[in-house]
Amino acid sequence: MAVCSALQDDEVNELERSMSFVRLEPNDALVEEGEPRRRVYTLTSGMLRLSLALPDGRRQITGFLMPGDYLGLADDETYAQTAEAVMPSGLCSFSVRDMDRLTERFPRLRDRLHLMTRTALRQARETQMILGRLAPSEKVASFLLSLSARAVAHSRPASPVQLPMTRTDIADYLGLTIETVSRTFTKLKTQGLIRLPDPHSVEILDKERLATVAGITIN
Amino acid sequence: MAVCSALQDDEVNELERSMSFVRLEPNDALVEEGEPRRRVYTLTSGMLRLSLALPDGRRQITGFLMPGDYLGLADDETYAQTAEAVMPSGLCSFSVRDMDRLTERFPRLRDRLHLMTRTALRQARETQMILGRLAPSEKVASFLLSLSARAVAHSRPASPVQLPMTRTDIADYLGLTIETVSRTFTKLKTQGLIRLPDPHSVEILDKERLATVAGITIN
DNA sequence: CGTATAATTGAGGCGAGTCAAATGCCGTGG
DNA sequence: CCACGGCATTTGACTCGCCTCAATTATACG
Repeated sequence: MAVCSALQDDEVNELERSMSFVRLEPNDALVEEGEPRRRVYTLTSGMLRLSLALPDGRRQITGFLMPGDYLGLADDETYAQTAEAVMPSGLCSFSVRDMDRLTERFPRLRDRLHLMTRTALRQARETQMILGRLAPSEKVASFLLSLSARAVAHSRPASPVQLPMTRTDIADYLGLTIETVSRTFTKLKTQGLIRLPDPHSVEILDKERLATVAGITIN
Repeated sequence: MAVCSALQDDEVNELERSMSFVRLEPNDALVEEGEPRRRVYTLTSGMLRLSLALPDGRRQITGFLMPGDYLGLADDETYAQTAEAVMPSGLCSFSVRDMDRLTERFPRLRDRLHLMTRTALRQARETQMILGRLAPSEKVASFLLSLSARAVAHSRPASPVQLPMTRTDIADYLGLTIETVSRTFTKLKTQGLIRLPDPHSVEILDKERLATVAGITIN
């Protein structure tokens, strides 16, 4: 578990004593925006989506959590966003009180969480660029490359990329409609940059050109 | 200075000893994206814009800093974004080394910085919603209300709101073009929601309806 | 195998972007 | 003080691409 990588063995043992497990089925909500924050979590398997909602139902997905990611970095008294399972997922959970006590006793754990928060902030700002300034093809291309890179970080193949989330999720993440997402996939396929064996797998055929489309000049 | 509000008087004295001052004229760059991060800053007067740039020149402004805001929350080895002055500005500056030493000695300072980072992360995610899911009028309306609220937090009037940044800055912050920003101001003026005594002042005539346009049902 | 849901594809409209021109503002220098 | 020039802002005309609405096809699940 990633938060533990900053700890020594005996410290990990201590941490594990106040820990409990959660399993989620697809679309199960773990926490809801506005709810009092009583527990924090680390994802051990599966995938979660984090989202904000407007009164009229519009939704923005702010990110997808993958194993090792921590839930609750940004939150204070209440959860700032909703977290739901994209696929069957497992999590470790701690009470906020226990976690506060642990971070106080283990500075390395506290530093690790601060580091993760800063990384999340940089990612959020990269996402602002994607949402505000990239064209649909660029958005989708950079999304695929980002998922591929994260898969590699989890010792999974860079291609084919698994897309456990729906087109609606992708659209709500990239600020597009599902139709535009779908058409963009088709376009990338037609251009020979990707293959779509099925709607939840994307094989990257030409990473270089895909990176060019993403607006990120690689190498 | 806001980072100091967590400290006692003798601690503030200590902090002040390793401090230096910077003055910036409009459009002066303080730090550039990618540059090694040697110093951190707190803004004491004026306004800064934080931005990311693409190779082709497109730009996304990720936020505007106002007095009391800290520069360097998200950054690690290098600055993750460019910071430039929007108007004449003054800053206090510390070497990263000094600051690290100080946060180690004064836990309240470290906690305060962590808290500010988490707040910035929540704001960045709110901004993702604005960029991805709001219509132009909603973007501009929420931008005006946000500036107004921040002005109040600095003991300045809620209206008229001062807009020291250019239309280009606003467009690059909201993911629009300058023409659309300008037309949206004109539309809000025509609807009687705001007045534009000059391009850098906005008088809010009907906060309620402006909030409705922003998609945020207030009260 | 049948049904519900998700994804794709198609047709058409509208609104934000693009290109271009006019106006307004401000600092500079005559 | 006024004239000029550069820049920011506003406004106009038009295009194009994304969204909307609708229908079809594919997929997943019981």
